[in-house]
Amino acid sequence: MRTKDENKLMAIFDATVSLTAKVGIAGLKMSLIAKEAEIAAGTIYLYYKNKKDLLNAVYTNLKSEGIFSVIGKIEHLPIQVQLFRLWEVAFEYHVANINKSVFIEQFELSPMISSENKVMEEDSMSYLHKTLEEAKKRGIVKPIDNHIIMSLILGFMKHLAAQATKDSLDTSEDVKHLCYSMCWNAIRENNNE
Amino acid sequence: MRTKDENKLMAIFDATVSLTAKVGIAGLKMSLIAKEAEIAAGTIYLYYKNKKDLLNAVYTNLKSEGIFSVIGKIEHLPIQVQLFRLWEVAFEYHVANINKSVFIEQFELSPMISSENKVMEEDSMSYLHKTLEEAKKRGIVKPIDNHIIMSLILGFMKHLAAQATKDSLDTSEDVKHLCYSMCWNAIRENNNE
Amino acid sequence: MRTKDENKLMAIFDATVSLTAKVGIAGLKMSLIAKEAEIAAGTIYLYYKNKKDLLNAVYTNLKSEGIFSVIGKIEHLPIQVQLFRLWEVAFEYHVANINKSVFIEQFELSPMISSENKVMEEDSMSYLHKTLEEAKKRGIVKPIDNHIIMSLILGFMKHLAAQATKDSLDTSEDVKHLCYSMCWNAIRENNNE
Amino acid sequence: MRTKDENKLMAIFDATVSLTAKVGIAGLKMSLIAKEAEIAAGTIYLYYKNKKDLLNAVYTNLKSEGIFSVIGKIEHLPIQVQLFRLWEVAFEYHVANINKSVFIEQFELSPMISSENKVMEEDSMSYLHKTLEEAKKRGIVKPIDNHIIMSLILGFMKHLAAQATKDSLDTSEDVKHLCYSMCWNAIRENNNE
DNA sequence: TATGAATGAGTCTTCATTCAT
DNA sequence: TATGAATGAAGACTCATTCAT
Repeated sequence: MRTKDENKLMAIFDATVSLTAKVGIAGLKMSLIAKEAEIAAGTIYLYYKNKKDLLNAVYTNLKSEGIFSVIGKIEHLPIQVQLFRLWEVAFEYHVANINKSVFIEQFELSPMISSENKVMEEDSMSYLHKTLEEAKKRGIVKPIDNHIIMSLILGFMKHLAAQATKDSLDTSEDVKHLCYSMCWNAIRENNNE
Repeated sequence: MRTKDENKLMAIFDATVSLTAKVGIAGLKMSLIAKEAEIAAGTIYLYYKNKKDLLNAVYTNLKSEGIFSVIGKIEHLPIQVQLFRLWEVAFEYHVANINKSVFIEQFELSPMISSENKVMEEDSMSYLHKTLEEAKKRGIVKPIDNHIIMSLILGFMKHLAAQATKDSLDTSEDVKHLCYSMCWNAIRENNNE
Repeated sequence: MRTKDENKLMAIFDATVSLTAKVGIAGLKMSLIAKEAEIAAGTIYLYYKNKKDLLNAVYTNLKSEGIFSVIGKIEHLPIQVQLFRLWEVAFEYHVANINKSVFIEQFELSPMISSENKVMEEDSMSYLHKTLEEAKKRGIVKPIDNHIIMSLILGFMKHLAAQATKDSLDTSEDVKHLCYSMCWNAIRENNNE
Repeated sequence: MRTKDENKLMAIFDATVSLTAKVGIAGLKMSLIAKEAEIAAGTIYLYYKNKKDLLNAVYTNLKSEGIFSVIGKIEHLPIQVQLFRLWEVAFEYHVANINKSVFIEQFELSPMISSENKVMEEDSMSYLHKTLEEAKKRGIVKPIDNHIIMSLILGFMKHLAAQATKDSLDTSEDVKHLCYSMCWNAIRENNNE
C-alpha cells in the first residue's frame, strides 16, 4: 500500500463530502474538490474515472458505513437500555457527520446517481430494526409499524442534528436524555392515559 | 396581440418545483423547465431575469406560503384539539407538497440562493410556535425548548411524508391519529412514568 | 399615399440612424429601434422584410442622398468660389448629419451589408470630383490624384465634424473659412515656396 | 503540465483586432476569434473573464500603445523636419495598422465599452501636440487651434490609410512627401497669398 | 504520478422573427 | 394595420475531462 495514495484518496473523499455540505451538489465542481483536497484537478482522474464514479463511490461508502459498528456488546443489557444506546450512538453519529447526511440526501436526488446505488438499501439500521421488533414482541414498545417508529426516531434525530449545526444548538448529555425520553414516551407501551 | 398569460407564470413555477423533486437541483435545466411547462425556453426570460432569479422567486414564494392559512378559527377549541388540527394540516400539506419541501431543501444549499433568501426565516410555523407556548404555560405540554419540540414534530412529519411518497406508505386517518398520538405522548406533561 | 405609413417609415428610418450613432451597430436591436420609433417591434416587419433589409434600405437611401442637391446654380461662379461653396455645403451636411456618417461607417463593416450595397459607389461626390478636375486642368489646383485631394478634404471634414459633435466644438463662419483656407492652401497651385 | 502560453494571449489579441476589421464589431463572435487564433473557444476564458473584458483590454492596450515610441531622438532637428518625421511615423503606423484604427472606431461606439474606457484619453498624440505648440510659438505654423490642425492631419491620414487598404492605393515615398507637403502648406505661416 | 492549461460539449441567455389578438 | 407575447436558433460561457509537460 502506498500511504501517499491512500491519503489523496481520503482527501478527495473528505473534500467531496464536506464541500457538498457547503455548496450543495449543484455547486460541486471538480476544480473545487481538487482545491479543497489540495491537489490538482487532473489528479482526481488518477483515482476515479469521472465525476459520476467519484460521487457514487463516496455514496456507496457512506451508505455501507455501519453507524453501529462502534457499539460494543449490548445484547445482555435490558432492552430499554439497548435502545437508548442505539439511539445515542445514532444521534452522535448524525451530529458528528451531518456533512455525510447532507451528501447522501443531495446525491440521492441528483442525476449522477447510478442505478445500482438507486436501489441500495440503507442497512446500517437493521440492528435498530431488530431490536425494535424484539421490544414489540416483549410488549415494551407499542406494536407500531417500524417505518413509522423509525421515521419518528430518524426524522427527529436528523432534524435536530441539522438544527444543531445550523444554529449551534446545545447537544449536552441532558439534551440527549431529554430527546431520547421523548422518543421513548412516543413509542413505549403503557402511557396509561 | 397575445395577452401576457398568467398561467405561464404558474406553469413555470410548478414545473420548477416538480422537476427539482424529480431530477434534483443539479439536474435542473432551463430547457427542462420549459419543456415541463410546455413553453419555449426563451419564454421563461419574459417572466424572470435569469435562472437564479427564477429559483429565488420560487423559493421566496414557497417560504412565505402560509401552511396554516387554510385553517379556520380554532382558538375556541381545547388546546389539545388545536394542536391536533395544526399537526394534521401540516402533515397533509407535507404529504401533498413534498415537492415543495424537496425544492426548499435542495435550493437552500445551492449556490444560486440569494443572500436575502439565505437569511429568510420561515414564519409559517409561528402559529404552531405560539400554540405550543400557550400549552406549556398551561402545564399541558412539558416545558421543553420549542426548537426540540418542533424538531420532533417536523422531523417526524417530513421524514414520514418523504417515506410516504417514496414507498407509497398508507396515510389514512388512522395513521394520522397514531402519529399524532406519538407526538403527543412525547411532549405532553404527566406521562406518569 | 397613406400619410400614416409614410410617417412610420420615416420614424423607423430616423430611429435606425440615430440609434446607431448612439449604441453602435452592435447594439442596434430591433426592439430598440421600435421603441425609438415609438411603435411595436412587430410593426417594423410590416415595412421591412427583416433587419438586414431595413439596414440595407437605410444605407442605400443615405448613399444616394445627394449632398449637393441643395446647392443652386454655381457653374457661372469663379472656380475657387465654386469649390468653397461645395466645401461649405459638404461640411454643413456632415456637421448636421454625423449620425448618418456614423451609420454608414458602422454599417459598411457589418455582416449585414448586402453584396449589392458592398459595391455601391458613393456618387454624391461626383460633382466635387468634376469641379476638382476642371480646376486642375486650369492650373488653379495642383495636379494631385483626386483620391488624395478628396481624402484630405473629406478626412478633415469628417474628423472635424465628429469632434464638433463629441466636444461641441465651435463651427462658426470664421472656423469654416479658416478650415477651407487650410484645404485650399494644401491643394492650390503656386504656394511659391 | 502545459505551461500557460503567452503566445495565446497575443493570438487572441491579434485575432480580435483583425477580425473586427474584417467583420465589424457586430460580427465579432467569440467562436470566430477562437478559430482565428487557432485555439478552442473555452481557452479565451482562461485569459479574459468575458467578451466585454477581452474587448476592453484590447482597446486599452491599443490606446496606450505609443505611436511615437519607435521614434528616435529628433529634438535637435529643425522643427519642420521634426514635424515631417512625426507625420511620417504616424502615417506609416496608420497604414500598417488600419485594423487597429478600425477596431478603435468600432469599439468606441459599441455597447461593450466600459465606462473607464469611455473617458480614456488618447495620449499618444501629446508628442505631436507639443511640437505643434512649439512651432506656433516660433511663428513657423499658423496660430490655429490644435483641434483643427490635428483634425486635418489625422483625418486626412486615417482617410488615406483606409483608402490605401481598401483600394490598395500606392503609398510610396513620393506619395508620403506629397501628402505631408499638403499638410504643411495648410498650416505653415507665410503662404504669401 | 502529478499538474493545470487547453479543450469542446452542453447550458444559459439573447434577440430577430412570428403569430394570436 | 398594429401590437407585444411567444418562439427557438444562435451565440456566450461553464466546467468535466484530456493531455503535454
